[in-house]
Amino acid sequence: MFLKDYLPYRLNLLAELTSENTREIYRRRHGLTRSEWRVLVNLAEAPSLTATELCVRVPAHKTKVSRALAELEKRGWVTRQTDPQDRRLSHAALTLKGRRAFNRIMPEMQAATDALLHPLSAADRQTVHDGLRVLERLFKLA
Amino acid sequence: MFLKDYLPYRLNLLAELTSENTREIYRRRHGLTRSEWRVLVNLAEAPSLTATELCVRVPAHKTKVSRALAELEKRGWVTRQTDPQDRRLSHAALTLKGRRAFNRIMPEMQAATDALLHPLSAADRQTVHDGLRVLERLFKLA
DNA sequence: GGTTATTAGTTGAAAATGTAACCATCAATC
DNA sequence: GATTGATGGTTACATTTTCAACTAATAACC
Repeated sequence: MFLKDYLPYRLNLLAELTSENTREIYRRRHGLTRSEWRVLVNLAEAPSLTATELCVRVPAHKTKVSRALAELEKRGWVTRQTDPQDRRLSHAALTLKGRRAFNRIMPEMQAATDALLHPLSAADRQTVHDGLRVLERLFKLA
Repeated sequence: MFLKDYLPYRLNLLAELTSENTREIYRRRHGLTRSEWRVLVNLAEAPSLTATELCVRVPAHKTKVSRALAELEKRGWVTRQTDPQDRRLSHAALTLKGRRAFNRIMPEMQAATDALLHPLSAADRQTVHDGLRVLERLFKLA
């Protein structure tokens, strides 16, 4: 067995390396934790999500999501509304302020990622995409 | 921009999901933190490594590596020797006991991963490999 | 050869995360 | 319609990680 062929290691290593140069953006420039950022991004793509739905999408343990939502709410970036049908559920959604914040941060993140991937040819990008797609199907994500 | 097409997100998600079912093994069954496990694995593949070399390979911040090494040394799985040429450097290596521990844990990890990837055809595996390889080249890892 | 800058690694305090226990609500069963 | 069990979400406490400051050793420069 060689570590360099061990899939979890390879994925973790690559995930770590790609995240490295974007982490600084949400963390230092915008004071968000990784969980908060991931929750924010997910909320930006859906009209509203419950904590449990976020757990699946982020993905993260419910305590992480709970705390991330609490912090984002405190900032006024997120509002929550308990479901009238099932009062255990709480639907979280971005406020206008949260949407603006996202619109400010996302392009910075995108630019950093674009710069990182810039050296790749279109064919290379496709190869990467195909490889990830296989795994996503395996995990029923796609 | 769609989150599902955003590379860092995709990589992180997949890394997270693949790690999920192996974490229990090193964590609960063998009482290792993720950092300790990753340091252990890397040391299993090289006769000896300095903390800085481990930082690159793991990859992790030096404080994580420092603490992981301290713990592994305390368990008697790792020994360290300061370099006589440059006495700032400390070369870490597995002890026999550490090697035995690795030989006990690794097959469990491998089995869990194999089970996970079992549904994939040979062609799918190749596709995954090719995709990751492109990124590894980008990061000068391969 | 003395001063300054770098580099390897450690440590303490603060922040984030994981674990388990918890509360509130709903569903199922009797 | 009371009891039991399951589910959504939060909280308290322990562990881990991060950040910044630090020591010790080497390198660079005058």
